Amino acid sequence: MTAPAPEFTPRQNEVLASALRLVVEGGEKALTTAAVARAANCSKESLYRWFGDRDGLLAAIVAHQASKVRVPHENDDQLSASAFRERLVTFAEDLLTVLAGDTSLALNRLAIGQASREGSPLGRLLLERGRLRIATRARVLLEAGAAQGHIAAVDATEAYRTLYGLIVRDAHGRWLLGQEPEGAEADFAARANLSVDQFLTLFPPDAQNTGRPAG
Amino acid sequence: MTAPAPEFTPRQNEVLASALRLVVEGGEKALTTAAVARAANCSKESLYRWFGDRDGLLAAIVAHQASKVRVPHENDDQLSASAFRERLVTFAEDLLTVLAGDTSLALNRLAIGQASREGSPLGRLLLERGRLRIATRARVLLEAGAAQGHIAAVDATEAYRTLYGLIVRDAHGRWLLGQEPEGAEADFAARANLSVDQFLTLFPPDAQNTGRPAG
DNA sequence: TCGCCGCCGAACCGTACCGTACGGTACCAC
DNA sequence: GTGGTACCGTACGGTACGGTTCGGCGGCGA
Repeated sequence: MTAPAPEFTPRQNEVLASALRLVVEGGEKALTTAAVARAANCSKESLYRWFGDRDGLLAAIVAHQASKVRVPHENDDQLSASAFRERLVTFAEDLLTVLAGDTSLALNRLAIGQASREGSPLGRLLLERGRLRIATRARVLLEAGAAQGHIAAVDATEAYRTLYGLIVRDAHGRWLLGQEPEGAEADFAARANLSVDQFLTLFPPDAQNTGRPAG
Repeated sequence: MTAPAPEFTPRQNEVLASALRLVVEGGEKALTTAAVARAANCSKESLYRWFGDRDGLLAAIVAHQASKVRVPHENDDQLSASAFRERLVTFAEDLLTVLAGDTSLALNRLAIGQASREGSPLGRLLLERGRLRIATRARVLLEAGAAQGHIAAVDATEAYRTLYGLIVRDAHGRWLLGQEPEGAEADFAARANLSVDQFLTLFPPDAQNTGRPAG
């Protein structure tokens, strides 16, 4: 692999952080080049020299935030069944916390709002640098669990998507539309526990199938 | 209830259909008042007289489309287990078909892109007139199934959300970001069958719990 | 000390779009 | 015929924003 990817200078990262704050607070409409320059105490000239374009600035914001996504590169071998389950619960809770966060919601709204354009580079960026990383983290965990006989996952991707559905359900969609997490839905720990229980019910260690009852 | 809700005159519905086509094809950016007037062969003056405002036009588009959502008001009593299961599969396939459709994606993108504003009236509109209706349709079905002992659903809303998660998983989010359904994911019938199987596994008729294994 | 470079702040330009105003037309009531 | 209403098409004002240009300033090497 290459060096730890400077990608942007410290000053540029500073500007991108300011821009991110703007878009988190006011949505895309608030992200004018003049506003970014004012908030970051820099000139529009520098913005255009560094990022080339408004779209380039948007892409840089997404890339900047994605670069902060760190996968806890932990050792998944030699896990007991209970430790494996605990890892799944932690993943579930982390996932809900991230998806409900202001930053994630703002960037997803930004990319989705622009996804009508052909190509939709922002959406692709978010998929590849955000969701894909999270999915990969979960998949290696699931594959390790399957290798050690804790679950019967024939296809890690399929299993991951089921896990995701049980954890998130329709909550992300509602949050994206402006609904706030309320009541029991805000208890991410409880939700994480329940969804992992359901997942382990669907993929029991001894079964050969993928949750489909025999018959 | 009131009369079948004229809500808009035929001419206005015609204009709204044109506007909907515009937003489906080109996203929100393509939906300028001038473009709507040109596409619908009407004057901007009429647009503003009828809908008051550009935001009013957006809301009218959503309301117009939502009014076309028809819940098949069918009789859910006296269903055999297999007929109940068939109803669930039909619901699942309908849900996937709707969510993957151009119109649904365009309107969801529109509302999500505007959801940063406080209040987010479009998001609320979509939640109340779109998702809530679909959820209600599923809930009455699930309650009927529970009453007849086909599933063990203590809370219809909880059960519905689990069903939704098993059906949709992370597909809707990926579609919203511009990814196309491809491969096995495009086979909605197969997906519907699998997810209903999983749902029935989690909510078996004889069990008393909500999918959590005893212990 | 001098010139070069990167950057800031501000002014500027062209354009796109919202909202309104106005002239012209078809239709209806009387 | 006459007035009224609803509508179309277009032109216009005002504004906001993306992108460019310019003057000035501090730092830095020679």
